[in-house]
Amino acid sequence: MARLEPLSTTTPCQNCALRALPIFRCLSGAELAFVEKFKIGELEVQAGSDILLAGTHSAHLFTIFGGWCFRYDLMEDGRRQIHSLLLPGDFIGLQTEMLGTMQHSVQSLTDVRLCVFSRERFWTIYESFPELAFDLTWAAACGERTVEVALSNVGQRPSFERLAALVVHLYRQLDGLRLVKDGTILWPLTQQHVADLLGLSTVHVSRVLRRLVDSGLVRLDGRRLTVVDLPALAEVAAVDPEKPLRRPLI
Amino acid sequence: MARLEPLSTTTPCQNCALRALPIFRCLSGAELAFVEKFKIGELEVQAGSDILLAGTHSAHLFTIFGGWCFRYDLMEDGRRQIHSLLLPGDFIGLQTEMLGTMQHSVQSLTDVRLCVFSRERFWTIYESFPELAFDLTWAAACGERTVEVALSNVGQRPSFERLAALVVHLYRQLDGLRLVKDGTILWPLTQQHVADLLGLSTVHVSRVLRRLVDSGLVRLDGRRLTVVDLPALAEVAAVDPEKPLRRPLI
DNA sequence: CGTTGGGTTGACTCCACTCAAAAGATGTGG
DNA sequence: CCACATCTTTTGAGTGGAGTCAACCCAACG
Repeated sequence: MARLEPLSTTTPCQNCALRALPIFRCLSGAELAFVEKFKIGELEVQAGSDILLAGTHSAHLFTIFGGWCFRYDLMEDGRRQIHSLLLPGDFIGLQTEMLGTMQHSVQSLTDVRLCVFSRERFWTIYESFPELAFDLTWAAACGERTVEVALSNVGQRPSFERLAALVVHLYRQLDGLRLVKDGTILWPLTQQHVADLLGLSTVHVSRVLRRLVDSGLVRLDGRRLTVVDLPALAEVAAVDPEKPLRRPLI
Repeated sequence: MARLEPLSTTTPCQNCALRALPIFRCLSGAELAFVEKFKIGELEVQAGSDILLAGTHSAHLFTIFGGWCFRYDLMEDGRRQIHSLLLPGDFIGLQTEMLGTMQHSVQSLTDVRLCVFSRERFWTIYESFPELAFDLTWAAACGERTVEVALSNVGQRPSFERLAALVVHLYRQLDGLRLVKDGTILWPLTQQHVADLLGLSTVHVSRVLRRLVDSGLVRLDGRRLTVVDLPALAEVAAVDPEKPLRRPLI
């Protein structure tokens, strides 16, 4: 399932294309230099690989450089809840450091390229780089907020709104990452993924997704989704404007 | 609504009754001394007070010393999702520091006593007390996990299981805080609160709660709830053992 | 007392689930 | 390149869980 292939060709953090995006906070020269040393290398994983497993203690920490992942819980009887999608710039594995073992699992949704960080040097962040330590707390707070939004979505909205809200949320995130081209985003999610994200059955997702497409608000061909009318979509989703937050990138 | 009354009588952190509990990590002498200085005073708030409001920037940070609170989101049309209950030892207001403003609100469920901390000195934690900074990230990670569990609960379980899981989770938390007496815990939640926690209607909560009591697994008189058979309740709730995590107390 | 907020109960509706079958897709190996 | 298996999506029919609406009870409280 998991195929982790270390790469020889790595990008220096200074030239990181992600870092240039305005949604990310700038790091000082010293911080950048440290991150550079903190980084072990890069990793390429295939779609559908388990990157971290609940109950285990990961040997590494990661930042997504490219591709999509998702965090999820699995219950004994097989029910799965996806907590959130993880996109480029998202940090993976904090729980390992804090809580001893991962409580949830992380899986890749597309082929993914990860930056890999050393766990041994993790503590030195707190000793020597308070700004970076602050950023780690920041990242955790962002992650928490993401799950809160998902909870409100699943708990309060009917299925049509719920799906619309997912699309709007995703679209906005990808827009900040400059991954929207002409209103079109990548849509690597199977209906099973959507069902487990939203707490619906796959059959119902199929119907609601069709209804959404038939409404003309979005178009869907294969693995690409086009948002035809974002304001209208946000309207039916009943989501607030939600100003994009500048966040740290480690 | 909110009545914040500063108190003259404050307990020194060394003698804090909470700190003696085994679920909390021990602080070093130096750390304790700093927390003591970091602390401004104590605050008593009545049940039903808004402690923090979404969209605002709080002047203070808090730790719950006694009583219950809850975090929640409010949608424009009035729908409310409660993300989690906050119990003694829980930290309130991290989001203010990280994300600029609170994204969710916090309200007291019972009369509550809070330890109040200075926001100005917040940054010195990261500069001077890496262990405490680490603990803040830890607290954020714990908070995230709590919401994840709630999301899995709401997204995957039918109402009866969902309610049972809430009771089990709460019981275990309170047990760690030594707030269980003969299998009995405080139950300050109205059915409206439970509905907004679980994503159900109040009418349905009434019915499911009755079904739970009729099943003999729990008893409920007034504002007290007794768990008659915890293993059986955990069984119907389909929750995993979930070993209690030792966590920091600030 | 009357008022108010919380809880209960019944009747009815409907959203979303289950079960089932079949039609595309996608991929694999012979 | 075809045959076959597997995964994904679609569609229909029937069911049931949870919502809505409404009336009513009860306790707390001014």
